Amino acid sequence: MIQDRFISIGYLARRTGVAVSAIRFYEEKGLLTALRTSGNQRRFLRSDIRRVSFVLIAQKLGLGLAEIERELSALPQGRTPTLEDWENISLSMREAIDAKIALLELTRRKLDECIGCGCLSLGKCRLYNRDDEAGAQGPGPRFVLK
Amino acid sequence: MIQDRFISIGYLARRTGVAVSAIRFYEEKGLLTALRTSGNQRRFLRSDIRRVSFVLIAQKLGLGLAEIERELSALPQGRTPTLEDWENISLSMREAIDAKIALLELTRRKLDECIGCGCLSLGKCRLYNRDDEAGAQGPGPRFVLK
DNA sequence: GCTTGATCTCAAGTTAACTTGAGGTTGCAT
DNA sequence: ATGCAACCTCAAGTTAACTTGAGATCAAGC
Repeated sequence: MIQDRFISIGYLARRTGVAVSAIRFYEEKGLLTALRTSGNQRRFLRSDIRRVSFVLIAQKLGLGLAEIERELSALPQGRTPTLEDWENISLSMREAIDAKIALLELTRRKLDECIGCGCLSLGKCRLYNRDDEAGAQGPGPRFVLK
Repeated sequence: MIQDRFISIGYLARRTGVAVSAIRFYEEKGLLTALRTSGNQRRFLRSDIRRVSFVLIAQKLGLGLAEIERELSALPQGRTPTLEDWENISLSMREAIDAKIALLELTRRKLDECIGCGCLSLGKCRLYNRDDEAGAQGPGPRFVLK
C-alpha cells in the first residue's frame, strides 16, 4: 500500500484527516472517483490526497461542495494535473480569498466607525439615527451595517 | 406604528430584510424577546432592529446562532443598551474579524507559495513531496496546506 | 484456513437555519 | 361593521454536509 500507485479509502482518510464516510460522500457527489478491486473495494489515486486537501481548503473559503466540484472539474481525474491546471485553480481560489478578505475589512471598518462614535447609546451616530429618526419616516434603509 | 415605541413583526422584517418566519425563529431561539398585544400579536422594541442587524453581521463572520446568542446576552433586552454594552460586543466581534482575516491571509500565503513553485506537476515542491515521497514512509502530515 | 480489521451498501438520523402550509384570528382603514 | 392584509400556532419539509447502524464481505497476517 505504502508505495502503491493506488490507495485504500482508509489510507486516504488518514492522510487527509477526513472520515471514511465523508470520502464516500464526496465520491457520491462527484468530487472524487475511485476504481474498484475485484472484491469491490475502492482504490483511489495517490493524487486524490491533494484533491481532498483542496476540498478542505475551498470549504474554509466558504465554498459549498457543489461549487468546489465545479472548480475541481478543471482538474482531470485520470491524469496527473499539469502546472497549468494547478495554476488556474489556485488563482481562482486566490481571488475568492481576496474577495473574502476585502469584505471582512469593510465590515471591520464599519464596525470601527461605529465603536468610535458611541452608537446605540448617545443618539448622535448616523447609523443609529438611520435606525431611528430616519427610520421613522418611511421605509428607509434595510441593513444598518452593510 | 411609525413613531411608536413598539413595532410589529412585519415592520421589523422589512427594516432588517429578514423574513417574518426567520424573526419568529430567532425569538424561539432566544435571540429576541417580544411582548404580546391583547390579541396575541408580537410587539418588538425599536431597538430590536439593531439587534437583528447584529445577528446578520455576526452570521457573516461565521458565528452560529447559538454563539451569537451568547454574545447578545450581554445586551440586556429590556433597557436601551449602553455605550459600554455596545463597545464590548463590538470589540469582541472585531477580534473575531481580525482572526478570520489572519487565517485567510495565511491561507493565501501558502497558496501563493504553492503557485509559485509549480506544485503537483514537477515533483520539486516541498508540499508536493510531503504528499508523495514523505507520505510514502509512515503516517506523515495530514493536511497539505495548513 | 482462520481471524480480525477494513470495507461494502443502503437506509435513516443529525444539525443548522430556516421555509412552507394549513387552518384560524386580529387590527385597522373605510 | 366589514373586508382583508397581517398575524398566530404547530407540524412538516428543505438543504447542506455528513454520521450512524445494520448486516454482509474482503484482505492479509499467522
